Amino acid sequence: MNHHMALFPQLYPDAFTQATPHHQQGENKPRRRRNRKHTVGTIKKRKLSEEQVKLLEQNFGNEPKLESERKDRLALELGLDPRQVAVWFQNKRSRWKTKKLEEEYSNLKNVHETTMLQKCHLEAQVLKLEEQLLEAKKEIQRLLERADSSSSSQSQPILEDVNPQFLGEFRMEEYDDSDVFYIPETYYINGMEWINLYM
DNA sequence: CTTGCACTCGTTTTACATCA
DNA sequence: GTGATGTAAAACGAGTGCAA
Repeated sequence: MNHHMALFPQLYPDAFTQATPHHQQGENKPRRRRNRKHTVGTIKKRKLSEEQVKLLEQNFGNEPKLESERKDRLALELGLDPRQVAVWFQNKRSRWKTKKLEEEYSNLKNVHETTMLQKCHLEAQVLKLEEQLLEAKKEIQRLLERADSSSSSQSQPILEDVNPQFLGEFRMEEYDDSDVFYIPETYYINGMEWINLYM
């Protein structure tokens, strides 16, 4: 086995398969040093075959961790160096994890965007309600003063006098005169406790 | 010693742009 | 429109060092 073969066993599947027993016999494998700027002249292929990848994917789907027994069996079945199988699994786990993280990030981002949108809507609503509340308070004040000054001889408040803003989005025609100010016993809005004082 | 992982590298493949 | 060519980005297999 020449230098290239030792360095890139996957490129020489046949040669490597033949060589495999050596490894299994425990021939000491020096850590392969990276051959960074080595231009690998004639080498054309490096990829695992579709079939190999398919089987690897299948196995990965079953169980992403690889016990050495399974590694050896797979390697034998695929005609690869067990180390290649291990590396494939390692890369697969790593890249799968990255993919999952990206997906998770994207989901969280969407959730965040939706939430922020909701927050904006709610804040706008709060502003609107606060404004309505202010108007309501003013109106009540006005009515109280009026009732006071007319020496309470006229007991009925005159609805036409009510500032329409006070009624806000509530439509007059949906109520008959008698229950315009009706609020059920259980009705409760945070911060609206004051209204009971006037009911 | 072995294994998994993070980080990294070098090569190949893919996607896209530009030009004749 | 089409094929050739260039090229940046993505995919891939693998090396290295560290920790458990």
